[in-house]
Amino acid sequence: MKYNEAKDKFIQTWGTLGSSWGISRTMAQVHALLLISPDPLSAEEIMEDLKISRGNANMTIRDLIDWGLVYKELRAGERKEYFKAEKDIWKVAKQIIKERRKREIEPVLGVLEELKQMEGNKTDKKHKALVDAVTNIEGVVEKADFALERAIKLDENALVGALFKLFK
Amino acid sequence: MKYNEAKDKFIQTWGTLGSSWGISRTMAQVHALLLISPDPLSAEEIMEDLKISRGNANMTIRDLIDWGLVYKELRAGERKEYFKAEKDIWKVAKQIIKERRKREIEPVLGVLEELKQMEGNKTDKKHKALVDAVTNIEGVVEKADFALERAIKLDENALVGALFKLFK
DNA sequence: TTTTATTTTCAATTTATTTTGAAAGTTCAG
DNA sequence: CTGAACTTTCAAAATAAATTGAAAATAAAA
Repeated sequence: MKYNEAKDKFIQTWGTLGSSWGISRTMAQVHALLLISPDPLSAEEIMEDLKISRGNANMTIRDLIDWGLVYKELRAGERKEYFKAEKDIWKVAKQIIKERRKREIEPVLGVLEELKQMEGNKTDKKHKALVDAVTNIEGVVEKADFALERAIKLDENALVGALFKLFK
Repeated sequence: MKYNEAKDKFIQTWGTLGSSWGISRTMAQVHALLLISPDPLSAEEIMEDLKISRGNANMTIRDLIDWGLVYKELRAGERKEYFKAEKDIWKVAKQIIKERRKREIEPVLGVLEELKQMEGNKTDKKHKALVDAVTNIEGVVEKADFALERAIKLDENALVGALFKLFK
């Protein structure tokens, strides 16, 4: 496989993965393109490379910036804007999880809290089943939060360990 | 809030969450309905409750069964099939992760392996950036796998601990 | 075997999402 | 100011995804 085929395959694979996880295919593709670009790209270059319209490129880049995955870079004496992606995939993963939690999970947790306050006979089978499901879901969110924290700590410790080895 | 409002809100909230994670809104709603049903439901009941067609109900239920989230129940002397959901949300979460890994992540890992074999000058900036991104992604998948394993073990240990306390 | 209850399939339709592109907006140099 | 270089917006169009419903298939009962 030549570089260009590999590049296209990477972009298309990332796009498919994104779209199966509820991220627009184009957004994932722009992200993929920036991930493998050694240098920042302009909107023009992104449009041309992925064959998308200016409007689409603009909106997609804005979304990626809002998600904290892409940075804008201005060059002295140039009006055009350039964009580069965060290349550390572990940081990217943490950032995506953080954003998805905030945007998609937290509003649900709010609703679940309300639901638990529902009036009515707490010993009714249906009433109880709903409260049980809600409580159970909240518990799993806690477990997931804890697992993430542990994974982050483990990574930080590994980093400290590696640095320590270097300087010992 | 009355039970029926709470029920509807739960179903609609779960549907919205599912659809933002790339699961069809209806599939998530059927799942939600079964999660809070104390007793198994027939296709008829699901259709009526969620106001969906027979075809849609049938396909959605089949998908949920394929995902390992819903079980079919046959009753002696009755032709109709009934469906019930796995109620333990931690099991549900593990099952969803397992399925998504198999269906969506593993094929990507296969492609990434191929991409690393790409021919060409390994010192070329663009070539190197692609290989770096791929390697980096593979590393994060490993971290995620490990974090999940640790979370599962932690949960199992907590269970053993609780049982031990009971019988000590 | 025939009838009846039930499930499954899938082409056609509907609905939701994404994309385009041209006009409006912005910003800065001259 | 004015115009050139660029970015942003958003209604309309295109595309993709979900849904329907009726016909076909299946399977138990008569």
